[in-house]
Amino acid sequence: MSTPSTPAGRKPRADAERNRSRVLAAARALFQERGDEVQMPEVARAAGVGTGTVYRHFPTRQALVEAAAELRFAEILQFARTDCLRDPESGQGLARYLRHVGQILADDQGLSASVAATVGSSAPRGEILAQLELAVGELIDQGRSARTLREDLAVSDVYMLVGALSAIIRTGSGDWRRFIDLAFDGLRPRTGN
Amino acid sequence: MSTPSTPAGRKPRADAERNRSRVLAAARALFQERGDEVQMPEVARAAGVGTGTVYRHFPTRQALVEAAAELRFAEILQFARTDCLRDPESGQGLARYLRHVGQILADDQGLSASVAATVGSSAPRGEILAQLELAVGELIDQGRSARTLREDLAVSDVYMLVGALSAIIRTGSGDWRRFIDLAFDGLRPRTGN
DNA sequence: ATCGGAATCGGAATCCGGTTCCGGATCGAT
DNA sequence: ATCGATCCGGAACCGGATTCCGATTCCGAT
Repeated sequence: MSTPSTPAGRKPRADAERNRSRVLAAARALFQERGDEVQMPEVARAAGVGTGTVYRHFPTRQALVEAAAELRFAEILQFARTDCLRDPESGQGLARYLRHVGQILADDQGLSASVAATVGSSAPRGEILAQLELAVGELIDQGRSARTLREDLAVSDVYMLVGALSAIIRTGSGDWRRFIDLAFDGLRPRTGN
Repeated sequence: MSTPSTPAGRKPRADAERNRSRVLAAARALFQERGDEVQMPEVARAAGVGTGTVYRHFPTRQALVEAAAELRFAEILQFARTDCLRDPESGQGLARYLRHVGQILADDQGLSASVAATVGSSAPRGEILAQLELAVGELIDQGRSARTLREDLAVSDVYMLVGALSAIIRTGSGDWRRFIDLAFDGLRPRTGN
């Protein structure tokens, strides 16, 4: 999947592996810094390889962007587990999660684009995404138990919100923290319905 | 602004005017049908003109997309006035508005892209956008008076929501009506805090 | 340690789609 | 009907992603 050119079950050559991670590291840094405007030859140069090598490992620009994004998803998963799933009593796990994701998106110019793509597309989700989905499910359950989240909240709802969040952050304008607050409290007056 | 190539205060030639609207009509139809994948030569062909002519009237692809979108904004403004601002008592105007906008976005593949751009960018807003902003402001006031909307809701909040809505619809997946419902009710349980 | 060939590499060439250019056709005031 | 200002069409240009292929490098077998 991630290394689509490896013919079959053959172990990749050592230098190929090395180049792959160099490219990925360079891409990650550049995308974070300048987002979507980064060009393929530029990534190649930064990684110290030719453009052909970049394409050997990532068949398309989009694939490279996604691979770089997956590194971030792994970080987010990590955070969800270590910082949001603790003390289920509070029922604040999902809130912490969304704020953290917002912060990550805001700090990484290139990430929001692929988040939107990932959230929407029905492409076969990778291992990390699947795990993340599980973690979010637990966050929801905790919130329900703690009576801080509505009963009918679903994982897909959170996906939707994250997609929306990334879009808002991408526009640059608007205060994404405000959006999260609105999402929790709703548009109606606080005092009952 | 919309006719940037007209030198100064000189009235455009008749055929030029005709071609302009042909191009716009073709663009509108194609963008609605197939969204962002439509190419400039294709628009030209559909309009029965050369690519040069397209560019004479719309200096850039983006400009054409926006011009096509503005037609839709006008429709939305119309709807806001005739269907949402009626009977302020109900306080349901904003809800009606958002659902209508969602429907329009869902029916027009190309629109959501420019909505995102418009909502975000601080480009000088056109006449229609300004009017729309006013109308939305009134919708908010009505909802506040009717106690169906929170006191601190701002026009910029609604902009943010519309931007989010367009992003969600663009992904194709997910149910945008659900998003609107979530936005109104919030993630917390209905019963009090 | 060396050899042979498969796997990689690098970067020039290709492809694609937006944009620009300019000779020729049209419009419309006189 | 004439003439200059405008406008038209579509070929040429350009930037950036992607493909191709001869040169190079790795690594298992000898």
